[in-house]
Amino acid sequence: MSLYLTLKDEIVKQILNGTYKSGDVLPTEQALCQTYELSRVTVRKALEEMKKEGLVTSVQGQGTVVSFRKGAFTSSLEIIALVAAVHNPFFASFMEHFERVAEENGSLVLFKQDFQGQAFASHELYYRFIKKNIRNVVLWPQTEHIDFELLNRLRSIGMNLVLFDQLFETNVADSVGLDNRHAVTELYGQLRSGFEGEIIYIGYEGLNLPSELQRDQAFQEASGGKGRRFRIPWGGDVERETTALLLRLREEGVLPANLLCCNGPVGLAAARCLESFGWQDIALTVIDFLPEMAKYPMIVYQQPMREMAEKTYQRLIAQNNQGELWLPGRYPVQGEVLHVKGNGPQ
Amino acid sequence: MSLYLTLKDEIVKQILNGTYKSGDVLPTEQALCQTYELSRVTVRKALEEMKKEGLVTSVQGQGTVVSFRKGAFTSSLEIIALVAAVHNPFFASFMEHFERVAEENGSLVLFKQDFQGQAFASHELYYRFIKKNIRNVVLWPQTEHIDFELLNRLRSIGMNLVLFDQLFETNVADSVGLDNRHAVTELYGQLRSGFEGEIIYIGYEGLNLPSELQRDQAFQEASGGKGRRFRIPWGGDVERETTALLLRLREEGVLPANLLCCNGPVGLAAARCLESFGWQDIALTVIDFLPEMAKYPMIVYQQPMREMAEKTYQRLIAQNNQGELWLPGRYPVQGEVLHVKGNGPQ
DNA sequence: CTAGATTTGTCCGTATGTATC
DNA sequence: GGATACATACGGACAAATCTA
Repeated sequence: MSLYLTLKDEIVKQILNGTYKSGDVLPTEQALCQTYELSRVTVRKALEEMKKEGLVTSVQGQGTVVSFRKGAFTSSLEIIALVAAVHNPFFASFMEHFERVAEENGSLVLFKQDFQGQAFASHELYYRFIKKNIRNVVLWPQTEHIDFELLNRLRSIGMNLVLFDQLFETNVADSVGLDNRHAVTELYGQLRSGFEGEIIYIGYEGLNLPSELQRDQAFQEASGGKGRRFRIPWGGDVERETTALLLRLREEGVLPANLLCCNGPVGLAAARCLESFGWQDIALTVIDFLPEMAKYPMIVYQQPMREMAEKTYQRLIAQNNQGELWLPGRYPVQGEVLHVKGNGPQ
Repeated sequence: MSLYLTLKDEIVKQILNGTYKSGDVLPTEQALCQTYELSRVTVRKALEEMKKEGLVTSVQGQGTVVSFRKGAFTSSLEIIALVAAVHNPFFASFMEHFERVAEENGSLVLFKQDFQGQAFASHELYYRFIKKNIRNVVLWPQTEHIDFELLNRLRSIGMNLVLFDQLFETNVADSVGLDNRHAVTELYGQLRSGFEGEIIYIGYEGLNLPSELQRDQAFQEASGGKGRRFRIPWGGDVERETTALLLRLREEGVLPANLLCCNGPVGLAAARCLESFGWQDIALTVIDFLPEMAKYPMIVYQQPMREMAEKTYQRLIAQNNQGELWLPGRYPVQGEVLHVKGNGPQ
């Protein structure tokens, strides 16, 4: 490898591992010449490459500083990296649509399998992206423990980020996700207008993701603060926990009451429960549609996958075009109410 | 201006005016040094700028050649130039939507007023675009006399082009326009199912634009080759010519018959004619909606401006992302049938 | 296939201009 | 004004790739 590329790699490495932080002034060209025993031409060539890639900026009379960008990075949408649990059925559906949208527009989508958020939090992964000049990343955050500092560092050296599925209040990325207020309000309206009896919400305990909090809160608002909410622990066996909760509620006399389930797995577990115990006095509504749901009668709020994919792609376009003028935003999309008849288990 | 930028401008100028054509080998760095009496560093810096912009490519041991690209150019969508007759009401409507779509995604849209196609054919205009590194151009061709050679030369040095409103069979640009077959078929169906009597087509004489040809042909197909077609001369006073034609057809006994008008101005002229002569035995259908049409009863096929704008923008995205892999295409969009009641002239 | 000529790629030392502090 | 640091420019040298005789 040529001298100037070796030097460039050395400096990029130091920027990425924090030796030179965002906003720091690099050693002067003269100093770099002495440190690495290179001529000024070579040092300048290395710096020029980095300037071209937006990693540093130089001002005459002042020095060369590591880029510190609040805004987005003007790059190319040729390659987009998608970091997510690829085998999750919900994400698989999104992935399919997103890939179609991206490829219609000539973008190549690369996936990085994210097993339990390990890739999501991996410094190394993003460092490789930067080195390969991959500047567009779509993330699917499934945990509340997100290293926003890392994301912020990535943004500041020129990575465009879109968070998908959760509407975070953050200044490092655009987020595209379901309009949870709309979803809950629609389902609550369906239950209120079509069925008799109390409406209760079933959610997660100990899950602080925005979508769960927003749904919980929307339910409170829809019910005028009077609706009762019950929770199953996050991280356990959803099927078992849901069944246990419903049996307890039946014993305590809370049931029969109509159910509004916070997501697909909980809703599906509830549907199986109602089916097997023959509780036909309970109406079931769920946010998210899963294929297995076709067997059970319920009302589902279906996420508009194609629209979410388009909006996600559009946010990357916008970040690439707006550059420093970009401001982070939350982009909710609205789905549709689906009445599933239920053709019974096979 | 610095020496290397002056040299660069000089060479770019020669590429654009055809001194060096696409695929030609530039003089060697040594030769340029002698010709312009500059050091090799300076010459190389100028060439490097041009390489960065994709105007030339160089191979060691071989020389520096002027780029010859069949495909699109991978640039940035930060700036898009729109060359069109800005004050035309039809285009103004498109412009409004396009600007909205583009700015939602952070692109800046610049307009270049095109008076009777003069700007459209101006070498100078595009030269300036290239110099300012504006690589995305949307064109509204209103004449059949298009210098596709010029457009091809622009494409080959890295200009992305989208033709709007006409679906050309060309390999230099994507084209986005109305699905004329659908428009004519829909209107023909409306007349056949809702009204008695013959259906005749009114188009232009001597206008070889694709949209006119496609509409004429679609009418032939819809009518099974039996439908009579009449024409007014292109370029004259539409109002007067249309009135004259309709009066002649009445005299000759062709009218009463139901009308399918090729575009907005003709349709509007026909509507006024029917109104003033009180010919209520004639049903009127038109492709394109103009605001003044609200006064007259007619059936209009309305162009989907928002969708056209989105598709046009999407084609630019695709060209920028697909780069050399891009292949030109025709992208038709379908509109909707509008039943205008007509509230009478004020 | 080889040898030599050509052309770009990389690198060095040096000098002057210009913006910033 | 002076010191500092980047921007531009010059001349020279060798390496690597390519073409040609």
